[in-house]
Amino acid sequence: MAEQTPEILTGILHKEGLRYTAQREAVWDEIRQSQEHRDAEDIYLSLRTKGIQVSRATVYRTIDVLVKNKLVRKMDVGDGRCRYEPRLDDNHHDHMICTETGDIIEFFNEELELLQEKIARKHGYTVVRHVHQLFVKPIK
Amino acid sequence: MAEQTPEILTGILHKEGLRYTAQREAVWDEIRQSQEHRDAEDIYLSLRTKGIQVSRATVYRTIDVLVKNKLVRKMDVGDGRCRYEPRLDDNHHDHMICTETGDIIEFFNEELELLQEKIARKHGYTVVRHVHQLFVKPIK
DNA sequence: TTCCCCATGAGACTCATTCTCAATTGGGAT
DNA sequence: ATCCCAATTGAGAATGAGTCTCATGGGGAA
Repeated sequence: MAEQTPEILTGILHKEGLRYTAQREAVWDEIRQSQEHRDAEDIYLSLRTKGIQVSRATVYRTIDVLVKNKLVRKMDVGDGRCRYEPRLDDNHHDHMICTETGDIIEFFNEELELLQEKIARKHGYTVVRHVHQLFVKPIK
Repeated sequence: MAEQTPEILTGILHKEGLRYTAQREAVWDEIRQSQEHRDAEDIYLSLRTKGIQVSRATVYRTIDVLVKNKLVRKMDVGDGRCRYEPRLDDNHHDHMICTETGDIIEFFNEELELLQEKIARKHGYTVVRHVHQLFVKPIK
């Protein structure tokens, strides 16, 4: 329960020329305080359950701002709903999804990152971003 | 224009206990004869333009069968429409998507494949399948 | 405080994909 | 070759995540 990121949101909203509102704060708090990979509806319902007045539209709009400013990471698992996770310390990683339990495991491998760039360069490109998901199952 | 895969579809339909129909043949032919990465609507419209009677529902249903039997590869680029490509010679590869032109370049790297498996094993898993897309831009 | 906009919410809308169900058809049995 | 019936099809309705609209509400600069 690290109590960091005091005015991170305020700073970003200011930089973007956006206003600070209770809804934006609530959405960011909701995503920030859970380390899970949650979808928008999940976040919306959780806020409503807590009695916080916010609309689906605002949840989506706020998430866009947070993703754009790298406070939140968006991931498309391919099942029709995008998941979001906080990026407090901005530690890049990819995901491994267990096909049996649905568990999502994060991983990072420097060699992999370098290899991707090497491959892109071989074709005359440089990597802007990447999507890398391993659908796995437990050994044995 | 290799004229291979004569009765591939027939065999698969038989194995799956499904009937051979003109629509299923037409959908497979349409995907097979184009090496592009096309979406379902594209395939549907192309068939209709050629005067072939088929419905969207059948296109989607047939694609499911083809994907399940590895005659077709499904890829979700994250823009809301899935793309499909034939897998005639089953040469596995991943994709590089140019963020400026939308071009899709295929690539394969043995080292990368091995590295993924190595990473999964480190966590007690084995890779079932993976999604790997590099969003790139031209150098210079 | 006032005032000007930006932000919000409710619900309509979009759009790919799936579902429904009546009509059609493949293909094994006869 | 014909029958027969479950599988298949098509048209359009339904779904569902995400976006848009626009009237109302509320930051925050002066």
